[in-house]
Amino acid sequence: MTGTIRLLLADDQALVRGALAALLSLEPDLTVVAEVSRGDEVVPAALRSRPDVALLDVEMPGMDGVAAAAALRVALPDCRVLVVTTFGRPGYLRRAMEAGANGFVVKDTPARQLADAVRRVHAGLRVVDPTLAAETLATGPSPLTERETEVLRTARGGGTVAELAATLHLSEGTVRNHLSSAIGKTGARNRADAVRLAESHGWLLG
Amino acid sequence: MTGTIRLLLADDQALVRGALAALLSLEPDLTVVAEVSRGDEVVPAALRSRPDVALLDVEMPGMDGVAAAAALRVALPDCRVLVVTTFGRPGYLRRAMEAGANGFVVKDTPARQLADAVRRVHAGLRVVDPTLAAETLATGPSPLTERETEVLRTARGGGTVAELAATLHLSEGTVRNHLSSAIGKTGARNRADAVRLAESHGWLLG
DNA sequence: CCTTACGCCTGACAAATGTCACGGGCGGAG
DNA sequence: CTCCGCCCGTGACATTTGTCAGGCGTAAGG
Repeated sequence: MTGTIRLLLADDQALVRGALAALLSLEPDLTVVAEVSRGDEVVPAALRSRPDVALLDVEMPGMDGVAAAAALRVALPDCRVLVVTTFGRPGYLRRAMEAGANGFVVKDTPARQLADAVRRVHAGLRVVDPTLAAETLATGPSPLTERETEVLRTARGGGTVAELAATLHLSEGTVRNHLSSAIGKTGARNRADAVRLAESHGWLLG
Repeated sequence: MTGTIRLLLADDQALVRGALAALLSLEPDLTVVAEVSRGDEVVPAALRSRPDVALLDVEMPGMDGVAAAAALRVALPDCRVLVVTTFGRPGYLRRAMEAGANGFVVKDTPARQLADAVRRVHAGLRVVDPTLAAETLATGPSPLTERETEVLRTARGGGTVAELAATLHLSEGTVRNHLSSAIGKTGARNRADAVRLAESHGWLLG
């Protein structure tokens, strides 16, 4: 007899977190042993509560779910990780898998399937939305340079080139070159468009 | 004896919807009688299932939750409406109340309070996050003209002025004037910044 | 070793953007 | 009726943005 599967839930929205706890607690073989609202609380809570599976949201304050997954693999190698996210962005899936996640589920999936996904992950299987997997393969990895990504990430705030240059400690010309390159690589028409596209692909994590 | 409170759930994320159903079904006096994933399915489903309270998300395909709330007030005047949303945007709260919603809850609130919010709304009370209410009063209504709002909304896509003018059937100069005016009113530095700010205030609904 | 890619910078150019002043038409409030 | 605000448009202007061609240094791989 294997006993119950112990779960850790990480999601910044308390209502969703609580609701997921209620949903999963309906299953006799699942027990929620910890809930956290921030990415940087995942590892400490896990060390305390020793979960078998951690369900991590990607968008969280403190530390994103992908980074938390990586940290968790180091701190508790036996703990499986199932990433549960709002946005089915190819880059998220790729990064999550590279970080050692065992499964990736978007919040669009029917509620009934979540418990099964947890069990599969606990059993050592990988769980991935096939549609999203295909899209990820098709999209390929981010074509953006680290610097380009950083510039684009900073440009999300909506500042001028001068401001970007100031916060990044770069020349204005350099910023514009990185932006131009990013615009070209993403196929965007604008800086704003490039930000939009890169974000929708999940290339702006970090 | 009043019997159980019949609920309709509307949220585009199936997992969240199902989880909320599980959470609320734990309460003996609450019953989920309908679930929909689109705004334009709210009224038809409500006509079929006759709920006492409808929990509506704001961001939904087909029709946003605020519009659905307004439609619901016409179709089923006795049905109470509790808006449950991810984003605590002042404009959302304002618009929801104007549309006749009886309560407004953000998904940050603790899960335990949701059932109580439902009961309060069902009892005829208004439920509003006090912090968000204060912020809404402080922010005031949208200073943007209908046209300015529309231009800004179209500008979210990240197109050029020529494209905006084409889709809006306006002169390029007019588009730029509206944008300039919107930038001034929002205190933004950019068109992109104006879009960001207006959206964060909840001024771009529709 | 040589090539390649990246980061950083310069300078210059065309295009897009943001601002301003102005005018006409329309509808509502005083 | 007259004012006012909004909508639509024009034209002109300064600024910002996007693009291109180059140059220099460094690190990684053939």
